[in-house]
Amino acid sequence: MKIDEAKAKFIQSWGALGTQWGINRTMAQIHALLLVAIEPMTTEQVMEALSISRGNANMNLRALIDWQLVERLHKLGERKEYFEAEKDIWKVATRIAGERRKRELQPVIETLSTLREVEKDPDRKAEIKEFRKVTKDVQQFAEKVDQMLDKVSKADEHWFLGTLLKVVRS
Amino acid sequence: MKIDEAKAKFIQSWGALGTQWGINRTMAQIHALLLVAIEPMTTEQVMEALSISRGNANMNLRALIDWQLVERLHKLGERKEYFEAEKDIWKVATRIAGERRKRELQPVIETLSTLREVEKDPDRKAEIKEFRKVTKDVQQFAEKVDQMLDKVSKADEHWFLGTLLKVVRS
DNA sequence: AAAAGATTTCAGTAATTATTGAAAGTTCCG
DNA sequence: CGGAACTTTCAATAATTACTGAAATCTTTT
Repeated sequence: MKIDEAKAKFIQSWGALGTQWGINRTMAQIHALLLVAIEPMTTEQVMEALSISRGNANMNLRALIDWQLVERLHKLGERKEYFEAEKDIWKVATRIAGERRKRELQPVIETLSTLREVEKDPDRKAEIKEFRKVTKDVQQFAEKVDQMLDKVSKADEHWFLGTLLKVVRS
Repeated sequence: MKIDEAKAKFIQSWGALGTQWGINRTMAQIHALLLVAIEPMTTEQVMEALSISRGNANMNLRALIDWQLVERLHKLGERKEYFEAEKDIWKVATRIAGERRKRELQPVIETLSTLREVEKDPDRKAEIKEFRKVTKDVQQFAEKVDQMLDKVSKADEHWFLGTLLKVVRS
């Protein structure tokens, strides 16, 4: 396989994975593009490489920066912005874990805790009991996952590797 | 909060979480509905409760069965099918881990391994070296996650609780 | 075998989500 | 200041994804 074909497949495949995980295709593709780029790229270059509009490139680059997966940088004496991906895959994973925890898991945990205060109703005792049991279980599970993600998002590579190995072996 | 309102919020919230994780809203809502149901429900009851069409209810119930999150059952002397959710949240989590591993991670791992065979090209040595490094890292990471998910998807609750706790503490 | 009860399929349509492109906004420099 | 270089915004549009509903199929009963 030629290098260009391989890069295209990598970008393609990363994009597909993104869509399955609630990240939009273009955002994942730009990330992949920058991951295999040998040096930082401009918005123009990203637009060109992926055949996307300026607006789209701009929005998704900003989103990647927001997720801390990409950094903005400037070359001396140039006004253009350049973009560079975090290439340490362990860092990428921890950043994603941290973001998703903050954006998705925490709101759910909050909602769950409000649901636990359901009113008593003598006519629907069994139903309420069941509801409280399910929400309690879900809440406990969500909190465990939250703690784990928190840990992961703050971990360094050494911790991460060590723990993953331990988990896999145990 | 009244029980009906609480149930509605739970279903709502579970549905929203689903969409963020690449599972369609209705599938997640049906799952939530069955989770808090006190007894198995028919397709008709699901349609009614969520105001959805027969086709939609049928397709998503089938998908849930496929994911092993819901079971089909029959009441004696009745022709209708009833549906019941797996209520053990640990089992739910392991089933989801298993499915996503099979459906999403494994194809990516396969693609990655094909990409590692990129042709040499004396004019683009640095580029190829970089590409091989990135794809190798990603592949190694994906394999670790795959092993972990495999472990999790085969684990029983006891293992799960123990290991998660260990991870959180370490 | 045919009617009744129940489930499945899928083409058409609706809803949602992503993208474009042009206009507005910034920043830098003479 | 004025304008060139670049970035950001966002209403309109396109692409994708999900849902409906009626017809087809399957299954049980008489």
